[in-house]
Amino acid sequence: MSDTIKDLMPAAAQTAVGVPGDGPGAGDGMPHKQKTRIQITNEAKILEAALDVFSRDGFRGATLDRIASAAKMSKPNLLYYFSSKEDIHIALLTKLLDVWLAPLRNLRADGDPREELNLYIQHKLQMSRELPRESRLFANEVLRGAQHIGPLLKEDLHDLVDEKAAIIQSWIDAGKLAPCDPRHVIFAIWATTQHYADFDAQIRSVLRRDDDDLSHYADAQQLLTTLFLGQLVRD
Amino acid sequence: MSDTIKDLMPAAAQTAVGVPGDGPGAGDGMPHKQKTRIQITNEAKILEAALDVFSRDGFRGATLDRIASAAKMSKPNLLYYFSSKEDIHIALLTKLLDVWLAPLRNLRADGDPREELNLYIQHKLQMSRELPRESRLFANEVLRGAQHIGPLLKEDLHDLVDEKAAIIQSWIDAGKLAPCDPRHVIFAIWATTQHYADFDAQIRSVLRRDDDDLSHYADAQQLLTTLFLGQLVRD
DNA sequence: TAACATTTTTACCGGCTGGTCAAATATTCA
DNA sequence: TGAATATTTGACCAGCCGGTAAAAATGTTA
Repeated sequence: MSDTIKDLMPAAAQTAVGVPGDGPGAGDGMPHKQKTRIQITNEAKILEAALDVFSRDGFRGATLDRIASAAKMSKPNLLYYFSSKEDIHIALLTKLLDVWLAPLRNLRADGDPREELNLYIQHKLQMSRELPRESRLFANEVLRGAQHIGPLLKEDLHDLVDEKAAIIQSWIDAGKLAPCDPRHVIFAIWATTQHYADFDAQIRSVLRRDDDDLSHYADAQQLLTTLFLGQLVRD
Repeated sequence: MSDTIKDLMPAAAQTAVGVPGDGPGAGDGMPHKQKTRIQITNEAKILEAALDVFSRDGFRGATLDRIASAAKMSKPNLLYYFSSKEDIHIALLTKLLDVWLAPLRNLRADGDPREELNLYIQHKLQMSRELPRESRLFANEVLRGAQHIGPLLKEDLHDLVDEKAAIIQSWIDAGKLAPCDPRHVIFAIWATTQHYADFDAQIRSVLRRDDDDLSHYADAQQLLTTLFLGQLVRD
């Protein structure tokens, strides 16, 4: 397994990305000028700060002042790069959606079902462990009804899940998986893995784990393997 | 199966409850006077309205004005019954925690593991379908680090999970379940079932389901049964 | 360096938010 | 009934919030 989750992310997501419509003078329909050095670094600083604040406080709970202060900028300076709080949020979600869905994109039809599912579960769990802020960012957004990325879910996510569900269906048809709705298999993997990031506070309360203790992820991995690839209840 | 989830909830949770410290004149250390009729009905009205607003907007996104208007009261009148926004939130969470944990409390050591787990999963899924606001209320709270019910999780929830994990462990020791951490089994059931309420927007986007369409819960039920009680991957 | 474009700052604003206060009204009960 | 108590209301406030305007400072380039 790779050391960090970054190693298996799409290359495009590892560099600062420009989101159409952002940048100074945002809102006009002008062709894009080349981005300045300062622009690139400051937008990255803002998005990093916004990830921190939005993932902790949610969209409404987050304030521009806090994002600005986390990015070590003045608020008007921040608004020079993104024209509104909503803009930052949408830019952040859009940028990170690719990262978030990368493990599912890696699911291969020609692989062994057991290996492919195991790899997917491993990657998703690894992302919960290493990118908990991203997980909570999406959890907050979806909990609120996905008001900012609704269209992306209805198109991009829908299509991706349909594509990968077809792969799982082919495994079912080949008798390699029990008959069931493949999309719900994907839901179950999302739920069980992301749970460890999103409900971290609850899990730590139940397990009496300190804030920086990640040792329970090994037990989680084992349970999920048993659950999805083995057989939990024995006859 | 019962028609509604209410049928299997603890009796105590089905009536308006008083939370220590609330009520008019809250904050004093005085012994509690008997509650007025008006008091009982208005506190119930407020908590019902608060459930609506908090579960939709989260703690910080919710406003007293909106809760008051949902409860058809003026804001100062609302603050006559609960001394602060935080008070309402804590009262609501405390009141609903019992309801929320009822299915787990019903897990019996002397039952058949298969039947007991199946019943638990069924009840939890039923609660996601019938009490999605409660699910999202807790999801919002835990996502934010459980700032208002941290102590309850660390004591009550911890103890309950320990107790029920011991039951599951006894099934493992008896060779009826694959060896694994029983607390993570509980986490997996929480995650997969609550996912359908908390990530409703995402699921509807992927499945292209209308807002009032609950038909995918049947597929969910089937998948979860296969997952937890059967065997997903076949050799 | 001078002209120009980009970036940053200071000062500010209107609206909303949680919450207070005191007066007005309704209810209870001796 | 009438006094005591419980409830409701309207007016208000200080602070925070997202966002703006314009000038000052900085960087770029011919």
